[in-house]
Amino acid sequence: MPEVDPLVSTLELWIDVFMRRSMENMIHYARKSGLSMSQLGTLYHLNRMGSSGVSDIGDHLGVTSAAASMMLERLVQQDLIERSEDPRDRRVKQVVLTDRGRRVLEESTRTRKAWLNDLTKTLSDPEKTSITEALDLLVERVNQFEQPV
Amino acid sequence: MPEVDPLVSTLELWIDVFMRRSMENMIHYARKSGLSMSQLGTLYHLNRMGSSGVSDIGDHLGVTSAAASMMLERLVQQDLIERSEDPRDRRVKQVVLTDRGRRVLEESTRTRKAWLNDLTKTLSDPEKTSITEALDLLVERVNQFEQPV
DNA sequence: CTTTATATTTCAGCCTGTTTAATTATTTAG
DNA sequence: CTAAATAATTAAACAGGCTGAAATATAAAG
Repeated sequence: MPEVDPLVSTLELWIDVFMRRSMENMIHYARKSGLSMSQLGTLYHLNRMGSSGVSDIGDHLGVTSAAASMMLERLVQQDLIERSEDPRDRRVKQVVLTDRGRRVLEESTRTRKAWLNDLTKTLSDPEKTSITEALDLLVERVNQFEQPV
Repeated sequence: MPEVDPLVSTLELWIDVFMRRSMENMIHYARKSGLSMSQLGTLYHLNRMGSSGVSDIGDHLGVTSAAASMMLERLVQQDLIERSEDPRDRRVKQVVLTDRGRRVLEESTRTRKAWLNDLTKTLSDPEKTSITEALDLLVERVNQFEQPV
């Protein structure tokens, strides 16, 4: 049995707490806004990536490009994304968020942000400082870790 | 415009990073295991709550109890949950995870845990200590915050 | 006891998301 | 130039998830 770092246990605990909230938040928001999880996931993906091709989006979600194409069509009809020809390879469609798409994404995280704000108010200034430093370090490491360049 | 606490910004950044991973993880695992997000969400909910009635689960997901009932039926058929009569009110069915359900849940977080383990290895001992302390504090506050007794 | 309320299930009908296979347009290899 | 590969779309078929309405069983109120 490998030794488990106490930090791993702590991270898991934090993630369990946060994960449940995120998941509830997402399921509720998806239902309220009439978006499927695939659609919401696509909006998140586009927000991070800037633009993406149809097949890439399908691969990312683990579905066929046919499924991705139809799902994206519904997002286009709702004016949440735009498709345009990639000038460098005209077979490819570049998919990007519209302003409306960005607004919907922002709205989907509003509840969570309000919760974070309330949570923050229960902490003293020294506590806030040490947590901020710790998390900043963690985020920095995650980013290095994910983009080894 | 209200001032934003730096900790809130940090938390949001951390959550954006983590959220994307969790969401991808969940969507992929759901697809791989043939579970819907509602079903996966229900397993998480039961894992946290111990047991729950059919209507409670529906409320939690924002669907009718008819929908919840049918969705739970599929989980029963897969031997992931059990339904039994509540002795205190025989109209109510108590829904609980089976051992198999617990195993499936655990499996669904395995990838994420492996990632956390790798991430942790990139940190020095003093860094780990300060992050552990910071997150422990945060988790403790979240729990207080959520269960005002 | 009778009436009303609650918890769950079942059914019909609808819509979405998915797959596979076929189609079109474009690029790449030879 | 031609043949093969790639990207996206469309069509047909099917399963899943949802709602609203009706049915059943139990509990609570009068």
